[in-house]
Formats: sequence, structure tokens, C-alpha cells
Amino acid sequence: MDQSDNYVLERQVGFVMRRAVQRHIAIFSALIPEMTPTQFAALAKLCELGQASQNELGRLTSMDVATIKGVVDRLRARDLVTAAPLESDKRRLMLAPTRKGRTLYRKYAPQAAEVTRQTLAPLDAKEQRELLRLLERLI
Amino acid sequence: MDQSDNYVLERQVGFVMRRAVQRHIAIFSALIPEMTPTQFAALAKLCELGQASQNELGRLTSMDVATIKGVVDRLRARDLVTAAPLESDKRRLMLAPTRKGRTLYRKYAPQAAEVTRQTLAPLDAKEQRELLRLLERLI
DNA sequence: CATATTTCGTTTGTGTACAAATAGACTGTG
DNA sequence: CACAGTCTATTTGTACACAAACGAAATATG
Repeated sequence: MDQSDNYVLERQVGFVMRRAVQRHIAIFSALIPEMTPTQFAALAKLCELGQASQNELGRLTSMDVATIKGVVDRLRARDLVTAAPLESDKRRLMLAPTRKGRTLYRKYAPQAAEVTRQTLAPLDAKEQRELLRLLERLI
Repeated sequence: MDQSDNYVLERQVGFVMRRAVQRHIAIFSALIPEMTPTQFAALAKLCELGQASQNELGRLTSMDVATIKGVVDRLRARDLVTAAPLESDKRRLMLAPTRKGRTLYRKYAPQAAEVTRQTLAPLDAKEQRELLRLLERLI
């Protein structure tokens, strides 16, 4: 028997997680067509912090430097976030949500929570907690 | 209290899954730098089937038409897959792995299984089964 | 204090991922 | 048989995601 006969694509975590993420993104974009999950994550974290450098925001939202730059650029283009170089450290680009950004965040935060609910809807409450717990241990 | 105060990014399934997928991809590319998880998935499924149309392969690997085209194009460019229009249905592009593609698949299938093992390593055997079971129900 | 190292941001290039539009080929129904 | 609807593949445009390389600024270390 060939080794490769053991390999069943549908049973690999990577494949299953990719599909689960696809479904989640579909739910998100149905409930919040105005922005992507990534953009919302960055805006949410920035609203929570009040302000942060671009790099810092990237680390806290698990986006690498190139990715966070693109996301921030799009948020800035929509006037949801402002950016200004920091006087005390001219390498850093300090970001803050605009009034419009904060308003949008408050408007959609309940919807974003609903996205999580709908994503987890096939599971009962205990299973939902268990899934989150297991996923967190994979990180 | 503001509704948005309930929203904690780190507790949303979407965010946690994105991070888990990131870790998985990092493990994959460390163990199999020669191709991406997506390319391997397409190649694996095609080897399993023997042959399939591009559309069919896309459906079975959960890639939309534009995505599967890009993936197949890159596999063809590396001579891992051949493509030819089907005589009996000229809309369809029939794909098959080349000898080189099959060899590569057999070579890396054990590595790909190892990727799954390492990804799930933080969990014990029972937890691993539970996680897979829960994720599958989210799809 | 001089410079090696680190940090931050940017740019470029490649690879998913999906929406929407298009063209060509097939199928079903009248 | 005609032709409306469906299916397949392609193209275009936008948005993550990461690697690698770069310059500028800050820090550490000798």
C-alpha cells in the first residue's frame, strides 16, 4: 500500500479550517457588506486602544507589516482612521480612529457579534465554548 | 454601557480561526516549501480522482472558478498537471496529474499528514478528534 | 561617542479568494 | 428545431497574506 493512500484531504485540519473560514467570511459579508473582517478587526482593535502605531496594530491583529499597511490605507481612504508620524519617534506612524470610524465600529459591533453567533449556530453552547478553547490552544 | 464593549476581537471565532490557519500555513510551508497548501490540495484531489474537469476539481477542493484556474495554471506551469479540452463537451477542461505530479504527491503525502500532526500537536488524541468533528459541523 | 543592531514603515512580487461580467457550449422545453 | 436557461472557463478588479529587500530612525554596546 502506498503511503499516499493514507492521505485524505477532507480529514486534514488545514482543509477543514479553510472551509470553515470561508463560511465565516460569507456570513460576515452578508451581515456587514460595508467592510471586510480584516478591516473590522483592525478598526475594532484601534477603537479599543484609542490609538496605536501601525506596527503595533498589526501585531495585535496578527497582520504582517505589508498586510496591515494595506488594510490601514483602505481605512484611511475611507476616513475611518487618521495617521500621523510620531514626533518622539519618527519611525512610527500613529493611528487613531476618526469620529466616523468610532461611529461605524459602534454601529457594527453587535452585527459582528451576530456573525460569530451565526457561524457557531450549528453547535450548542457547550460545544461552542469547547471549539473556541481548542482553537485557541492551536495558536 | 455601549454595545461595542461586549465585542472582544480575540473571542470571535473568525479571528481565532484566522490565527489558527496562519499557524497551520506556517507549519505547512516549513515542511513542504515546494508548494502551497492550496496547490497540494488540488494536486492531491486530482491524484485521488485520476482525472477531473477544472470546475469539478474546484468544487471538490472548495475553490471558486477564478481561484482554481490560478492554482491549476501554476500546477500546469510546473508540469505537475496536464489539461485538455474534452471532446464530448467542449466547455470542459479535463485535468490529470502528470507522472511528475503523481510522484511529487506520493513524495509529500506523508509530509502533509505530518503537517496535520504538528498543527494538532498541542491537543491530545481525543481533543484532536473533537476539534475536527466540531469544525466539520461548522461547514 | 561611534557604529552595529534593531525597529518601523514601504515597496515589490507571488499566491490565494471572491464578485461580476463575458463568451462559448450544452440542455431542456415548447 | 428554436431558443431560453444553464454550465464551463476566462478576465478584470479588489482585498488579504507573506517573503524579501530597502531606507530612515532609534537603540544598544563597546
